[in-house]
Amino acid sequence: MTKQRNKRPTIRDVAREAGVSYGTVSRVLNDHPDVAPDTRLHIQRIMAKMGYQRNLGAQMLTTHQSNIIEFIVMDVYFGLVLPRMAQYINAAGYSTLYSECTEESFADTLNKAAARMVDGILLYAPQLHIADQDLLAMCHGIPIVRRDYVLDSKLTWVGYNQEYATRLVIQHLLDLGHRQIAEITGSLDFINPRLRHDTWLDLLTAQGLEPGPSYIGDYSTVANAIKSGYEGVYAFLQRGEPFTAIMTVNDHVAMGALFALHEHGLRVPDDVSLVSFDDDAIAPYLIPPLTTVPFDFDIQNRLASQFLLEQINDPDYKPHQHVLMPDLVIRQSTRPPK
Amino acid sequence: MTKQRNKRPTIRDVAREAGVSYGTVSRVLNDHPDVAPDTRLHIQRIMAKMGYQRNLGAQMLTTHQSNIIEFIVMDVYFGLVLPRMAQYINAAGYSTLYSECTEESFADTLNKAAARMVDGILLYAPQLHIADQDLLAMCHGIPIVRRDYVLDSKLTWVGYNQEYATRLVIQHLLDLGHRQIAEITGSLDFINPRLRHDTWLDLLTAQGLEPGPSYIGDYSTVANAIKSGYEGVYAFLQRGEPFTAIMTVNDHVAMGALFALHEHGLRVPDDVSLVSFDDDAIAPYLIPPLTTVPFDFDIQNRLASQFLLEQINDPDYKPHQHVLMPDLVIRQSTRPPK
DNA sequence: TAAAATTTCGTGACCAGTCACGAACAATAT
DNA sequence: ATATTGTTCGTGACTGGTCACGAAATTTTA
Repeated sequence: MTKQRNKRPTIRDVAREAGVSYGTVSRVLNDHPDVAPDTRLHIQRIMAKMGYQRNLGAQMLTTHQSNIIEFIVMDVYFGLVLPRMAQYINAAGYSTLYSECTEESFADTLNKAAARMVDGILLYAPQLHIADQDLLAMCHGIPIVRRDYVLDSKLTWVGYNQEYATRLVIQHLLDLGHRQIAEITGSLDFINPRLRHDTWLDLLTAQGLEPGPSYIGDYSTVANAIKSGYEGVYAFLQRGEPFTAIMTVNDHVAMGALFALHEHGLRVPDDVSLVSFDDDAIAPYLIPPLTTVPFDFDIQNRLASQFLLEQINDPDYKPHQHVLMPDLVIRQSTRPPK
Repeated sequence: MTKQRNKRPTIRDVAREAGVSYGTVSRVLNDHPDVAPDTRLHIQRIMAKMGYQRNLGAQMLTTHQSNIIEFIVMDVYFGLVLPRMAQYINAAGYSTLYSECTEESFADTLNKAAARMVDGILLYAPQLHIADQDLLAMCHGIPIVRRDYVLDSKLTWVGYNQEYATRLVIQHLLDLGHRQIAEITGSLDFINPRLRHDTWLDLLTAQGLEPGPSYIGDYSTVANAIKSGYEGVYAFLQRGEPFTAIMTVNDHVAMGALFALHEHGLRVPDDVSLVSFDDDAIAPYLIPPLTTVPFDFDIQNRLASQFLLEQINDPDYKPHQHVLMPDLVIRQSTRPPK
């Protein structure tokens, strides 16, 4: 009784067909030089003819690597970050595993990554505060790169200088003559909101100004971000807190704020100036187009994946931090106060 | 000379430590009933103590499955689709592999999926026209579910009825009194634009109306979508084609159109009515809030992953097509023409 | 022409699990 | 007390690759 399942050909099937030993087939599979050019060609032809595909389970078992890079996202569900990241990973011949986790499930996620023999980890976790050695210990030796601005880490990361970005925004508003500058931001447990909030505070108090009202929302999803912007403005108005300009944590928050201002008959930029961060695709198409600080996600993704690949291939890779400096794109949402 | 690498404990290490055979350990690992309750507990304790994690490569090799579900996206880079999908996949104990591909690389992607012994495939490929048996042949027996409205397929898919959705939109505009209804859509090779375009055409000609101008853009990314809406309106105005209402293929296209109309001093809905599809988070926060047909991505993702899991676990699963019927959400972007 | 060096390839051990088979022992039925 | 049944567990074969070692064949050198 023969097994009639449509089994895939193995390395030994190919060897038999080609009249060589399985070792030789393994060699052509791994581009090992110890094989004569014409036998290599012959075997490659046979493999193509039989539709041979290497069994990745077996390969994992012996080599302890999986040709997978895992992209772990924590506490944030933008989605948009992934597609380009995946392109860079796949272009390098790896597959992309995507995981979301919370602070509690983080250790499990990393354990599973180790069990999967993942070759590298890209981490996007703007809320995660962790000592380098703790993170390394959890990673089981898997190379890791953070796609974040992580001031206190000596591991490899890529991110925009948040203090500098905030300074651009605040200075622009001050130059225009604004003295009551509000902010609508996210949880101060997140790195970026925290850094921007602190910078905002520092710059204004350095000018002898009272920091304008501050609203802490949630920008972990697009829908929440818009809602936070909307509710932030409502909170300011309800509490009667004066402001002539608002700095929002991203463009979608600005969109919500814009809508709320409009509902109250406040015009941007005539009555209120609005500045945000990211320069998402929507920013130039809001009415009025948004003054914002472009954070190029694509560049960050490209650099992060590039550094990770270098780290994977170079056994004595030296971690380094790549700080990007943003510009300010001035559009029509800012103007001197009346 | 002992190997001092920090090797992970194997099933046999656990067995030795627990004083049983490796077969027994394998049994507790797989919840096999043939093991006494107290030995099971004992072994579980040992495993926890040693930090044992099953080697997934070895498991793949013998079981021919990987506990991975692959989400393949083709020709489209929304990104937003993924996060929720991943949650459902992960909640079922699978890892999520994310791949993007084009029509050319599709076969390779599926071959690689087979080599990875992926347990199931979720396919989001609104542009892919392929006969069921061809698709099945490419899948190497891996269960597959499409997250799409694929009229001519008897395989499993989930999607909103596009003709019905279009009818809602057009009927709404007709009821308001519009007679010159334009459309800004995407490539007619895509299933949804094609079906909507045809329905738009049919309904208007059935009313004895001349179909309004049509612009074919590209909504494969958010940025392109907005730009297409913008350029569509410009094209209409430049060519002097009259219209009192526009049906756009999604909310971001509508956003671009809104911006272009505003630039030309045309007010929505006073001068032009605007309707779109999706009800993305931005739709209620545009000015004016957008009348649109909500396509609940979350439901589609949940159903698609649910059907896939059923198909994976049930050997004689019968494929079926799940058609969702949308509503129309009327906001402030539509009004009778002047 | 023989010795040495190089190229090319076969062999076997190994990776860490799974699973069918049957043995040992205890529990129940006759 | 013996036969039968059921529970629990050990054993060995197997999955499909990788890699080090050494043998044969071929080329280069003395």
